[in-house]
Amino acid sequence: MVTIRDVGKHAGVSVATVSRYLNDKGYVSEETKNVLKKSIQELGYKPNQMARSLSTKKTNIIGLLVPDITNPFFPELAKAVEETAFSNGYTVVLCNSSEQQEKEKHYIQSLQQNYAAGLIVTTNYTEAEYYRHIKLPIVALDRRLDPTIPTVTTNNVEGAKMATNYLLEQGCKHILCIRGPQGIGVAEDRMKGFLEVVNNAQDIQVETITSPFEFTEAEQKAFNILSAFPTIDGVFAASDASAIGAMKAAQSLGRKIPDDIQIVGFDGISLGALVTPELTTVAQDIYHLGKVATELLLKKIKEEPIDNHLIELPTELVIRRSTK
Amino acid sequence: MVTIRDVGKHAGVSVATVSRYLNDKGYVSEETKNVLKKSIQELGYKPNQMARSLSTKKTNIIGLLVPDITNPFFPELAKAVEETAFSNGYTVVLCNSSEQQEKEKHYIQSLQQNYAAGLIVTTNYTEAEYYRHIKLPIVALDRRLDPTIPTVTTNNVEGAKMATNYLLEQGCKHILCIRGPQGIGVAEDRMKGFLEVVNNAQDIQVETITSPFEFTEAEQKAFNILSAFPTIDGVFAASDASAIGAMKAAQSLGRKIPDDIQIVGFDGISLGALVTPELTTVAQDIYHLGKVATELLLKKIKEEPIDNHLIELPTELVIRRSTK
DNA sequence: CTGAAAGCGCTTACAG
DNA sequence: CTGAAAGCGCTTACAG
Repeated sequence: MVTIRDVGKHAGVSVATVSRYLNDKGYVSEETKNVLKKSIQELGYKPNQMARSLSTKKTNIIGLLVPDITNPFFPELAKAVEETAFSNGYTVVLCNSSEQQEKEKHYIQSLQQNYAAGLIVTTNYTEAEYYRHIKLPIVALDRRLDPTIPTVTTNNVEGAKMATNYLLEQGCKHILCIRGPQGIGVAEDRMKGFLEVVNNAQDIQVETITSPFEFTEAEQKAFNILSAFPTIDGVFAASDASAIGAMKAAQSLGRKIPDDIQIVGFDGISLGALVTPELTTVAQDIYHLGKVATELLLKKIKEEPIDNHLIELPTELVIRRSTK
Repeated sequence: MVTIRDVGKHAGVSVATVSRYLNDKGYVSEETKNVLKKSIQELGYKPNQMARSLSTKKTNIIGLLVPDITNPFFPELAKAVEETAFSNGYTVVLCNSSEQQEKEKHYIQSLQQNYAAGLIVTTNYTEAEYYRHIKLPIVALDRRLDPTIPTVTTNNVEGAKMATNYLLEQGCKHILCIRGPQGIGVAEDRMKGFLEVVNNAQDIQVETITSPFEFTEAEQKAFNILSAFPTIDGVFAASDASAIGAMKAAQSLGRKIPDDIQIVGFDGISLGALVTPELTTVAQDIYHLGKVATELLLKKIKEEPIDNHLIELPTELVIRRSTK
């Protein structure tokens, strides 16, 4: 391995000068700059990150903390984070908490210890309080951890309103809302948007069930409630996964979609286009979400000023076959 | 930050002794072991990986090189790799090549340079020759790179035979095979298994199309060929993605599944259970694949003997609603 | 504008 | 069984 010392020798200068040149810090005369440039090229020198990190206490590693990479929302996000990080010279460590708080904390500790540059968090297991004391640049993605932590999220209230309004426009009179888990910000917001519209409408009957952002439980619960209420003619699900669960439930009860019952989901995962009928949904631009979050984190890392601590990205209503 | 020096001072020994104790290398008397244990606990000492790596030229980082984390096969794999690595004290860096050879090489170089412990490869962009010269422990997952590189893969030939036999047992006479890309090992193997069965059968008519392991192109091509051959009554697709494409094509042509046409896919991604009708498929145990690969890599890293350079995991035929 | 030297926190022959 | 010292490859005051 060729070191900074070799470069210095080759160029006839000290390692200090090479280092200054490499980091563009302090003065280096144009002349020696040119010499160094050549030496570095000829020798094929690459700085040793390890050594650099040991003295600066900084790495180019970004942690991406997700609850479950297997949940279709996260791979898309991971891709965006990875691509943005990569093109800025950063490396991303995949921290899959597997929904365990223990593991999440372990990762956070380890990242701090190993001088990670920053952290993108998409989990809920740990209290905001905990995060406030982390001495790493953090941005929260799709979760509100703490007002002091920059957050990028989708405008969930607006999205839910769009979806609900659309259902009403299509003539739904008896709507089932499959809301997400209590206490989770995005779930609350989507519920809020739904209620806002529905409470201002006339002659609308509403049922509500709670389900995690996942398929199985939603299917089962939807099956029960659809059996109990044959007049339900519309479903607003707070996630595509639960929307698809509801879809299967409706189908197994012999209800035609969208003729007997119309369904709209939330998320815009690609799966929605693959089911039959294709799912109408409030699409978030997941990739963009990840990209913006990473860019925000890079700003924090570089200690650039952040003008906006809460970025809410707009949603789009993608109309497909599960509505009329 | 508390260092090895602090521990030494606290325990009244030199840093060398502390280091020996930490690494369980060289002699340390039982007595001082006990003292050190206490000191370390009291001080809450954690070794600095950076410093350690700088002198050993080894880290606990494993690179996971995938073409596209967004493709449903890989998140499942990533989860397995992450969990196995984590419980063995290793960290995984997500190397998403975004299907670019450039990026792939960049990652490989960077991993070598930063003393990564090892690498799990699931890509095809680069020639085997290239990999042979990498001085990192490598294992290939679901791809055959080079006979010198340990490989773990699914027994694709057997899986394809099972699927094809099943189609024949169900009475299919005119079968469409949607094969995967030329030159890709798993695609060739699945094709081979299919042909083996079909060539030994009587009175079977066969059509073949080629499609990437992906949805859109398969749907389109399937649509064309199903239009041209109304007698096709069975489809063997070399991936679930293309099977689902074929499913949509068949449905939009008004063919009833499984009454008019039976479909079996390959992979066992969870999506298969969400489409309607649910997809019959040859399931690979993706999680297990990732786990075994990681364990194999850890063996290589620790320079333990490897008894088996090609591990082929069995498949399972999961019969659902897309076949009779 | 440049260099000598100390320091980052560890590991590892070597000597005792 | 233990310690002093050199070394891993960088950065960074400090002095010149």
